[in-house]
Amino acid sequence: MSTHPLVQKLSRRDDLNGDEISLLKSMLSPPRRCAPREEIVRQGEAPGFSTLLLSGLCGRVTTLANGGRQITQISVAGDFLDLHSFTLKVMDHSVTALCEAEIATVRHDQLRRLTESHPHLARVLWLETTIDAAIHRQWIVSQGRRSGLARMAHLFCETHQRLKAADRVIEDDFAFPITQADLGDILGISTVHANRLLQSLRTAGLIRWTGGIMSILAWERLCELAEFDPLYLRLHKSAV
Amino acid sequence: MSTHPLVQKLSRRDDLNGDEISLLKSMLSPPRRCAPREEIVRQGEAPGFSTLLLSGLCGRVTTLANGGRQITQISVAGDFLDLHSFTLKVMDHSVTALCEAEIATVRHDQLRRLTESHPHLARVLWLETTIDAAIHRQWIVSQGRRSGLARMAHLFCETHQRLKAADRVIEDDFAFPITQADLGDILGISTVHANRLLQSLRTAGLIRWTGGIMSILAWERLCELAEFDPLYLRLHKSAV
DNA sequence: CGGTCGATTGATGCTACTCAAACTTAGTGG
DNA sequence: CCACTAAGTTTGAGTAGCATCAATCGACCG
Repeated sequence: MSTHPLVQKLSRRDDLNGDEISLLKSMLSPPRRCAPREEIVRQGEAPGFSTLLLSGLCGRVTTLANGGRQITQISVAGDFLDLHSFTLKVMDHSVTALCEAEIATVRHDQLRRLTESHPHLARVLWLETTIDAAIHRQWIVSQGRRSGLARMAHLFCETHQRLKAADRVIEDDFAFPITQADLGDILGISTVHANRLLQSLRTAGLIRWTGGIMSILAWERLCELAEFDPLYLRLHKSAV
Repeated sequence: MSTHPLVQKLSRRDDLNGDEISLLKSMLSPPRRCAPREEIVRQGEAPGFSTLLLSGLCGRVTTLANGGRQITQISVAGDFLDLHSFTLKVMDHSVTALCEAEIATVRHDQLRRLTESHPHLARVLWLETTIDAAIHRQWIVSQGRRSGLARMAHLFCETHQRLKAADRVIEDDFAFPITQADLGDILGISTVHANRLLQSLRTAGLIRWTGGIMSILAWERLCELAEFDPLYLRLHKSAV
């Protein structure tokens, strides 16, 4: 099996044949490194290509007039950062590297030809965007009806599972090198409050998080606290 | 131009030819009425068909163990309630009629054949699901970083624009026959607080809402309060 | 006319925000 | 090797927003 992040990711959910795999790979530009905080796609632009994340973490960022900042999605290795711009064209938010990251791009005209010649691949890519939407809905549930603590726990459960699907988790440890300020902007809380919730999770013995490495110490209890059900991530394989 | 809600909706964003329109229409089951609060799709099911809303309002509903209830999306006439189940299969939430509604269904095997024979229609439907995701992201921004009042105002702005695209707005008035409890579950606040925020908007002269009819009295000021930018709804036409 | 549903109002307390300061860590240049 | 700086984390104090509980009111309905 190929070790390319994109193929790795898509193959978790559906079988790709050799033709499809080589076609996907052939469309990708050479990889490029991004510095932390680099804006990879800017609000208001209509790029003409989509960007694939090869390693690191990126986030969709919306900034409000009063300075409020909300991260609406985290992308992990193998995720498209802005596949939706293929159909949506204009970006209504920007995409930023949350830590050092590596990306490659695919031109929209190539994607378009692919969707016309390979309907199965089109459905597989469509599936990726619907999973993004399912994750969005869980975040809405979290922000609307979960307690702060459960919300943070849910984020860690979700990130753990998504990184695991991307083969980036070793014994319940994974790289999570973001700031507490970013964490607050993900959860819709202040940095100070994020810090205090983190301390609760730590003293409860649920997680450890030092040097950018997150360790899940009590997976079962963390899931219970978060009311986490991985169904929405569709981690199992079934033909699309 | 056809007056079918689906065609009306899709044609706002891209041109459909006669062949595509009649194909879409031919796939739809006969319409069916739903009572308020009826569960149209249940959590955990894998329907084998998707449901189109012809009139009324429906919502995606997630219920938590502690009784907390969150509505993660509102659907209006012409929207698919669960198009994502075409690729996602299993429902991780239920879909409920928020008021009297009318629906029709499309079998997934028919959708699949359509996406293989008509790539343009596939992209148009894909676009619909990416717009859903864009709306989700705005809700995340609202719940995370907008004040309660701005959040409610933003919902009304968004709903106004979406219903307008579905030709359901007459002189800034539209049918919005939901309860304040549902409104609270949409915004992630208590019924009591929803009531109080409503009073603020009313006494500020921004809206009127009686007998299930919402009247936007000061569109400009409402948009300003909400920081509403309709870009994400992609209401303009551009080929996909 | 009682019953149910939804809207409204009041009182009380918790959650999380804001402001502000101290502290820790890593990186930089003398 | 040691200031010095900048970025990020941690702590404290006061406060605003919103939840919760509880009661009332109005409209509709059998």
